[in-house]
Amino acid sequence: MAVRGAVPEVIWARPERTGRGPRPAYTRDDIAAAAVRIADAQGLDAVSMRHVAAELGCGTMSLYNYVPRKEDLYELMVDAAGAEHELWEPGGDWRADMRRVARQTRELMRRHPWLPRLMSPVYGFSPHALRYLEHCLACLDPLEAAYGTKLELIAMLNGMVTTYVRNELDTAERVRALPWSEDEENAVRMAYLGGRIASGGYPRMAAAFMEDAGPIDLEAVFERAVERVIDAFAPR
Amino acid sequence: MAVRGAVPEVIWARPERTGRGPRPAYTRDDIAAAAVRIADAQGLDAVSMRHVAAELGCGTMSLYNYVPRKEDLYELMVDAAGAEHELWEPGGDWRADMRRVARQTRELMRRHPWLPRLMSPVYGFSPHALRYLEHCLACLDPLEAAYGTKLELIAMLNGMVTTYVRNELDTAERVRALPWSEDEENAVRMAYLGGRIASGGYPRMAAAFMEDAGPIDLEAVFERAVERVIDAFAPR
DNA sequence: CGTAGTTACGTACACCGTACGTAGTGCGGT
DNA sequence: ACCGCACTACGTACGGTGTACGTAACTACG
Repeated sequence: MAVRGAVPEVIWARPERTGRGPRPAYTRDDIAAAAVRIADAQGLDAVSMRHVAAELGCGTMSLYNYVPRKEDLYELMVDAAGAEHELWEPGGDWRADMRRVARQTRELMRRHPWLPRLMSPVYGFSPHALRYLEHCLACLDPLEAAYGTKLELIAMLNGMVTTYVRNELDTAERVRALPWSEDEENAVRMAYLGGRIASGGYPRMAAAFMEDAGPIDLEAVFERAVERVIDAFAPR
Repeated sequence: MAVRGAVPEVIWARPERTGRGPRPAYTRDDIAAAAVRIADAQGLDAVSMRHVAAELGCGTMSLYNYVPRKEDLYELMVDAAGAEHELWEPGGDWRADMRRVARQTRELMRRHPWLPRLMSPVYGFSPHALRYLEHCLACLDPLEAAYGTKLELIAMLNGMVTTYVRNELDTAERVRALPWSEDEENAVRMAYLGGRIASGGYPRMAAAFMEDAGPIDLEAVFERAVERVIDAFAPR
């Protein structure tokens, strides 16, 4: 489609091909895949129109035939990642199914560390996001609750998983832009934090750090959090 | 401090004044306040080194005497916002205190809509963030649990509030960069969503939208979520 | 009192998103 | 069959970004 002017539009409502004119050299999936490849390898900030175009092997401005704004490129990326969600036949135990949903989402985000940063309710209605949402609702069929409650459960679980993975990956992703290593960054921050705690102004934090001397078990923390969210919605 | 080369460093460990040389024209707080003013008025994307410098009334590069990287400017902003957290004497009812914490954080983020986007565990150890964390732990003194559990509670509540407010504000903040209005954006997305649902491919989503015809009560949803998180950590 | 370390800041570079103009291509309507 | 138009492709250009670097003025310490 042409529509060169600035017009409110959802990328999913725009047809990929209109029949008139030369056939496009790439599909939307090609473009999303190229952007995802770059983001996976070099981080989200490396996803520029120029880079994606170069990865595809076309001129920068040709991209704008497929994607009216960079924002829409992000939307394609999120949907492409959502396509990796594996859906299964719900087994009747909604708690088990939700656990599986949470774990799978976490794995997806660890595979694509840029995903948490792009998560937005605005992108929540892309084709694959809709499939995913419908699947979650199907998993929740055995739960006796209003759809409103079920949607709140899904939102809370998804939000928790996103926040969790983001925190887990944040330093690693952030440090890409920095001229020093993640270890150096952590070391210098820990040294500062140690100094603050030693100042005596934060007795409870000091006690907390005394208590948990060893490295924290991320898996266990995640599993506990999932269980807590699920419990919060279980009847009784 | 000079340190022109790229050296790992925490902004809070760097002294504001070293004695030698002309006295700086601004304090760190001046700079943070200027950046916050711009972000509040024009959105986070308007916070550029040039804009902030202009707001202060100095040359762009002078800012780099106070803040080695833009990243650190963000850190100052988050800390400045954290300074607005009002701390109180914990009243002995940790559930009530945590409710108050959650509501206050939400209000803070609605006052500074850019805050959710900047929330990061990396910024979690700024001076005011430390005060806030210690205060939360103090509120949790009556709760009989390990400090590890208390920290998990605080993280989950904070994360939930952040996610919630972000979702609430996302379209509004995003639409600043778009050449059309928030209403147009919403209208066009709702039209698309309506079409998808009408397609019959998502029966449960269709049922969900049938159920909740009216506009959702954001306050009630938030309060329910807070209560659920608190309940998830309450003994028994 | 000299000098080293600081502040101030203009210039310059590489990169970004994207508006716009132009050329070529192939389907739809006549 | 063919004309015209809607489309694809893409180079150029503009206004913006973060920040490396060079230079000049200033002040506290040895």
